Amino acid sequence: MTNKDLAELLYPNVTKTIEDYEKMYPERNLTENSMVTRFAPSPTGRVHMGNLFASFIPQVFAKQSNGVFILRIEDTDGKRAIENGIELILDDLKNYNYQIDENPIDGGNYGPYIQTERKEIYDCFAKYLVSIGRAYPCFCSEDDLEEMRKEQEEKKERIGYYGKYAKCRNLTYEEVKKHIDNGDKFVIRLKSLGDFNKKIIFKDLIKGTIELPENDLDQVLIKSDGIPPYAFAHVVDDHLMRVTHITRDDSYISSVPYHIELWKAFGFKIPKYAHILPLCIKDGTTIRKISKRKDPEAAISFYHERGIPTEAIKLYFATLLNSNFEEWYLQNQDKSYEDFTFTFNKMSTSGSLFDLEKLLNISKNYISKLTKDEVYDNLSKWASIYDHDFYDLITKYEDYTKEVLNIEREQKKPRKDYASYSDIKNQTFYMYDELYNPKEYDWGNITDREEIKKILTLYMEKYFDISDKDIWFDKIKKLTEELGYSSNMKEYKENPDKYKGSVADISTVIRVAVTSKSMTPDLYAIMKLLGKNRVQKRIDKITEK
RNA sequence: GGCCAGUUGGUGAAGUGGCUUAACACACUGCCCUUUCACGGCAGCAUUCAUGGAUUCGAAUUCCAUACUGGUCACCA
Repeated sequence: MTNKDLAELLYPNVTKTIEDYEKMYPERNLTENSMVTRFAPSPTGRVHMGNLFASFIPQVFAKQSNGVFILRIEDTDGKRAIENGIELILDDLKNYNYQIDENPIDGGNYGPYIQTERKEIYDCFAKYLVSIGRAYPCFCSEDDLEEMRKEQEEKKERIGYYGKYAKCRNLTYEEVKKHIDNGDKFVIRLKSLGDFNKKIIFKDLIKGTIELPENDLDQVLIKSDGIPPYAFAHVVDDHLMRVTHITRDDSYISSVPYHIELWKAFGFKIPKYAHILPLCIKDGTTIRKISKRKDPEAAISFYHERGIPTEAIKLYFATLLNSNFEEWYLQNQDKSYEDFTFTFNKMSTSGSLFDLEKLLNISKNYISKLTKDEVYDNLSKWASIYDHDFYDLITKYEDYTKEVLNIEREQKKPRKDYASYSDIKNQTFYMYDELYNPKEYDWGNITDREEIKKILTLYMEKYFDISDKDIWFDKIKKLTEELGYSSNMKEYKENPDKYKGSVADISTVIRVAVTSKSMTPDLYAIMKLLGKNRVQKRIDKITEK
């Protein structure tokens, strides 16, 4: 009996051949440098920062090379899948404007994109390996394997199903048939030709040349439930989907020799591998891979709630991805990260620490460069979900809010007050009567109540003028002089004893009376927007007390 | 335990044998600008690249050993 007969015995219903599938999924018609990449998560929940970063990479490379980016769902482990897992992942990725050319929901010509829907394809490929003598059925039970493991541990030998421990490797056709007729469960295993004492050398796009021992383990190709584990599935899928560049977590690196053996067994062209380092986080003194369960800041909802722009997060990813990006971006402020050419060899070979501080800084710069309309739109989108009261307020006063947001914006050196949209309310509350209800005033140098009243009363009676910024400040200077303060800061600093105080003190009093805060953006812009009546009311509140 | 990788300031890092008395950015500190704050400008912040040894006229960069960190050794991905 031949291997072909064995293949027929195991897979009597598989009639298609690999050639049939190759015809169904032909080579893609792309230019030579175009990359076909993919992100292949398990549907175990919402995307977190680690995933988002991991998917950013293949997406960027596909896009910048006019290639194809695929989302494939690896749900071969039924135990871990959750309901709606696929929709949630796709939603999250689309929220970041990732261009996903092929995915389970919108489809594509190289699907299905869900592994459990590809069972008949895997069967065909497994049947092929059996038919050429590179795979065989294994009827060992979990107990058998456990026993084997114990023996290996005792003898201090390598653990695994290989060499003399691969009991089912030499089963005869008759023995197999007896098991099958019996209805015994089985897995399909690779008949490995590797030698653990020999080395295999391969080139990783990020880590460079790596030398590892060959695989000699008869790994499981098809589980007893008929579904393949990751390794076999990814080879079949990436080949049929014509993936050119496999980006994946660096923890796979030690199984590359096995994967290469698989590619070679089929005789397929091996795609390029790029093993990426995970995002890390500092946990006390140790640095470890970011974890969905332990780290609240790993959840992307954390950033959404705070109102950190998705663009800022992508900019941060870009700086982590290629260390030379940051400098380039600094010199090309008007450009998008998509105009930058990312390369694999500029990627870090050690895990990068996720730094919220840095993210916030990038976000601050990003928001500062937006126009008032853009900020307003983003703010309103954010507030409509996370702050309904504020949303109602800014919607009611849309044009006014835009002007508030425009204070010292849309100029060469815009203010960088907001790192996130949730910062805005706390920093602009005094621009809204509905939010302005000061309990305390943060007075500066002048604390004498009567003096404050005197300054404010005189100001409103004689010097208030918001027709023009220069005039406005000239009047404040006049007020300053009339009260015996210095209107010239240089002079005041040279002879502070000659005066009661300076124009800075007077300005502060007005500023605090109007906003309750001693630190604000341009006071003139604030007063201009508030208008005389509201300024008068706020000042009355203090002078009348 | 076997195998693999990594180790440059508080942080992300540049750096591939002389241009490095280690770039750039974040953070921090000080000064300047300034009606406050912010912005901006300037300056400071690793004499040293985990440790020890070797090669070399010359090493963060090459080699060897040690230490530490991470990964991996499933019918999980």
